[in-house]
Amino acid sequence: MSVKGVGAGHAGDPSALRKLNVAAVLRLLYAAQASGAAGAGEVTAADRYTVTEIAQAVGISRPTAEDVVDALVEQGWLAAAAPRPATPGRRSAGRPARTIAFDSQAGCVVGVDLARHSVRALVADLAGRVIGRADYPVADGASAAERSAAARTAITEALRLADRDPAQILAAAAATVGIARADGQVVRSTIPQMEGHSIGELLGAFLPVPVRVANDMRAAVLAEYWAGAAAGCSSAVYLHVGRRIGSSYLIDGVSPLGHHGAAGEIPPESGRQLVDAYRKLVSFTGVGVDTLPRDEMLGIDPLTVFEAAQRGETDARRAVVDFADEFAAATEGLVITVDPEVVVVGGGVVVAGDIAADAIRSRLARVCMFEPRVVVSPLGESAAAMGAIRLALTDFEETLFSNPFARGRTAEEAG
Amino acid sequence: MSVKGVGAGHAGDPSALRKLNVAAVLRLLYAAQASGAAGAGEVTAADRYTVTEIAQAVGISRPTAEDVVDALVEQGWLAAAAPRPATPGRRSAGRPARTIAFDSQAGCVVGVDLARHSVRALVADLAGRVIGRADYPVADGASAAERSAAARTAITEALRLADRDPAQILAAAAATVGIARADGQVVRSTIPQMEGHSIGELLGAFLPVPVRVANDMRAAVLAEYWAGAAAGCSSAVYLHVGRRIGSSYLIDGVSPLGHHGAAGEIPPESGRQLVDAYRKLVSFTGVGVDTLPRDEMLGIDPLTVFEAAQRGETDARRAVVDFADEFAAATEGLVITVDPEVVVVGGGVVVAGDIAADAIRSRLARVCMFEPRVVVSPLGESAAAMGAIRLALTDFEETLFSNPFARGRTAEEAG
DNA sequence: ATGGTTATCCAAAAAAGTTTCATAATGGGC
DNA sequence: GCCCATTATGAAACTTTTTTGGATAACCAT
Repeated sequence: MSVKGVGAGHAGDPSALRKLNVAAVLRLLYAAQASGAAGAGEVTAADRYTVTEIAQAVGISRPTAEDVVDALVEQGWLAAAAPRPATPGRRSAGRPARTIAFDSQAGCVVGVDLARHSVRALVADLAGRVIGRADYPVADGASAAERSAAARTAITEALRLADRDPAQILAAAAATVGIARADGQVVRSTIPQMEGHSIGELLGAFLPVPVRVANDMRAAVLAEYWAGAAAGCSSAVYLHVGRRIGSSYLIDGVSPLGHHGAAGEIPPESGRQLVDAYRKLVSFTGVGVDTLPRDEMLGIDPLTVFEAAQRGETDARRAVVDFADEFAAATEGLVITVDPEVVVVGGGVVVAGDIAADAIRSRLARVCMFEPRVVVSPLGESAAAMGAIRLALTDFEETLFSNPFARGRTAEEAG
Repeated sequence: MSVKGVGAGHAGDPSALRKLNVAAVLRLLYAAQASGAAGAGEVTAADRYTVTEIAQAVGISRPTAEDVVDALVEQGWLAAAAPRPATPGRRSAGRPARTIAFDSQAGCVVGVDLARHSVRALVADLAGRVIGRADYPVADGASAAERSAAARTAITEALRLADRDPAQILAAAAATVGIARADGQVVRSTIPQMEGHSIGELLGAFLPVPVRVANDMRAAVLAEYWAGAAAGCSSAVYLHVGRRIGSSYLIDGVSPLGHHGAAGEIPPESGRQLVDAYRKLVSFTGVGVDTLPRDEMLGIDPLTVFEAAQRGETDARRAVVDFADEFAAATEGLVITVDPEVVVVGGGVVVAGDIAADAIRSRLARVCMFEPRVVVSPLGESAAAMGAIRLALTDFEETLFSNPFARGRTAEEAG
C-alpha cells in the first residue's frame, strides 16, 4: 500500500490504465440507460451500444473496447442486448453488430422514508425504475424499535413485490426528519423517540449493505432534481407543506449540509410562528384544535383543508393562502440566498393545485431581485423515498466506477 | 479528435498514464509550497522533496519519478532547491539527495479590485505571496474607460514593484461590485457607469491572459477562506460593512453563483432599509447628510465613525451597534440558510474592533439553531483583491494540472 | 583515506494499448 | 438460389510506459 499524500492525485502503473478504461466504458453505458430515470417505458434504443460505438465514444481502440466489454460482461454489469431494429436511412448492409447494454437488472437498490406517521420503502432497479413499493402507517408514539421493525417489514414487502432477493441489494439509503450525523445517528428530530438512535445501524444490520442516512427534505429536493419538477435545475429550493413542514435547497446539484447539518432548515423562531399558523390551518378540519396541545395538534393531517380549498370552499382557500404566505415569509431568506432557478412546492398541499404556489409566488415577487419559477411537485408523498433511492444509486455508482470488479460492497470496505 | 460523450470519462492510451503521473507529481509539489499561502516567511522545508520521496508519495517507481521530474524541470515548473539542512535525528549518512521544489517564481498572477472609489492591483507569485501592490483612488463619477485606465496603471505599477514583466503573467482575475456574467460583462452594479461593459475585455486586451471576473464579495469570502479569518472553514458567511455594504457565502469551499448570479446578495427591500440605516450611521461624521441625495450620501466614508466608536465615543458606538444590528437583521436569513462554521465581518468596520461583530453575534444567537463563530477579518480592505488573486491562482492551477507542457494559456484555448 | 550508506543511472522484462490483417456473418443484387 | 459488398470479430506484431534489479557515483563518519 503506497501512502498517497494529500493532493498527490492518482497515479500508477499500466494497470491503472485498464481501470480508467473500464470505468469510462461503464460510465458510458450506465449513463445511457440511467438517463431515462423514472420514465420507465421509454427505452430509447440509445441505451445499447455496439462495441465499435463504445470504442469511438470512449476514445479507445476497438480491441481494447472488446476486451473491456468482455470483462464487464463476465462480471455481470453488462449484458448482450436485443439487436437494434433496422432503422430506416441507416446502413443495413454488413454483419450485424452485437449490442451491449448496462444490465439494470444486475441488482437493486432500496430507499426508505422514515416519516413521523408512516414508513415507506421503495425498491428500484439500477436504472432507477421503481419495481417495488410498500407503505405502512406508524403511530405517533411508536418507539425507535417499532419504527425500524416497520421499516424492515416494508422493505421485505417491497422486495417481494419486486421479485428480488435481499442478497441482490447493492445499496440502500434512508430519509428521515431531523438532523442525522454522517454515521446515521439522529441528533435532532421531531420524532423524539428517534433521537440518539442510529438509523444506519438499525437498518444496516438487516441489509447486506451499509445504509446511508439523510434528512428527508434534502432527499426530496434531490428527487425533484432527478425526476421531478426541478429536472435539469441544479439550483432549486424545495418547500414542503403538509403533515410535515420543511424546506431544503440544492446548489450545483447537491444539498449542502452546513457545518452543523442544519443548512436550509426553518429556524426555531420562524418555526414557532409557523406552528401558530398551522393551528389556524388545521382548525378548518373541524377538529377542535384550539385546546389541543402542540404535539397532538401537529399530528392532525391538513389534507381535508387542502381538498376543500381545491373544491373552491372560500374559507379553506383563504386558510391555505394565509398559511402559504406565512410559510413563504419564513423561507424567503432561503430563496434569496440560493437564487434558485425553480422553487418546488411539495407535500399534501399539492392536492390544492396552484393555490399555495400562487401565494408563495406573489410574496417572492415582492422580495426577490430575480424571481424563480414556482411549481408544484409531481412526486407527491413519495419525494423523500425517491430521494433515498437517488442517494442509494449515487452510492452504488461510486463503488461501481471506482471498483467494478468487486460486486456489492462489504461493511469492511465501507468502514 | 475522438468524440467524448457525456459521462464517458477519461480514457486513453499509455501516454495518458504519463499525463496522470506528471499531474500527480505537480500536484504534490505545488500543494507543498502553496500550503503556506499568504504566510510569506514560513518556508517549512516541507516544500521540497527528494526524488525518492516524490516516488513514494505519489505511488510510482523511482525511475518514473525521475523521468517526470526531469521533464518538469525542463519545462520550468520545478527547480532544484537548496539541499535540506541536516535535521538532527534524521539519517545523515549516504549520498545527499538533490531536492526538488515547485518554482513559485516561474510566473506570476494578477488580481484587481475595481471598487467604487478605488482601484487596487496585486501581483503574487505562484505560491500566492503578494510581491507587488498598487492602489489608486477613483472619482465617483469616473467612466468605465477611466476606471479601466486606472486599473491598467495600477497593474503596471504593481508589476514594476514586483520586478516582473507582463509576459510572466500566467493568470488574472478581477473583482468588482455588481453582478457579472460568465463572459465578464457587468449586468448590474452600484457603479452605473460600468453596467454593460465587459471587464474581461477591457483588461483582457491589456494582459496576455484572459481575465476572470467575479463579484467582489465572493472574492472576499474566498480570500478569507484562503488566508483570512475563515481559514479551514469551507462553509462561511462574509459580511462587509464599510463604504461598501455587501455579503456573500461559501459552501464546500466555493461561492455559488445562483441561477441569476445573485446568490447571497442583500435583497432590494433590505437594501433600502440599510440605506436609511447608513444615513444615520454617517450622520456622525459631522457632514450634513440629512439633505444629501442617496447617491452622494453613499459616497461618504463612515471610517471616522468607526474610529470614534473604537475610541469609545458613546454616540458613535451606538450608531455602529445600531447599524450592525440592522445589517444582521438583513442577513440573518443568509446565515440560517448556510449554517456556516464562521461569520466573517470585514470592511472599514474592522477598525472598530469587535463592536460590530458583537452586535451581529448577539442577534444571530437569537435566531440561529446553531450559532456560528463571528470573527473580524484580518485582511481589511485587501480582501477582494486577495480573492481575485485566489481566483487567478485557481485558474492557473487548472491549466497547469490539465496541460503542464503548454506554458501560459492562449486566448484561443480559453475560448 | 576508506567503508558504509544512499542517490543516480542503465538495461531487461512486463503490462496495456494500437495498428494491421485475416476471418466470419449478413443483406442485397444478379 | 448464388455471389459479393459491407461490416463485425478476432488474432498477431509493434509501441509506449512502467517496473524490477543491478551497477555506479557521491557524500558522511570513522
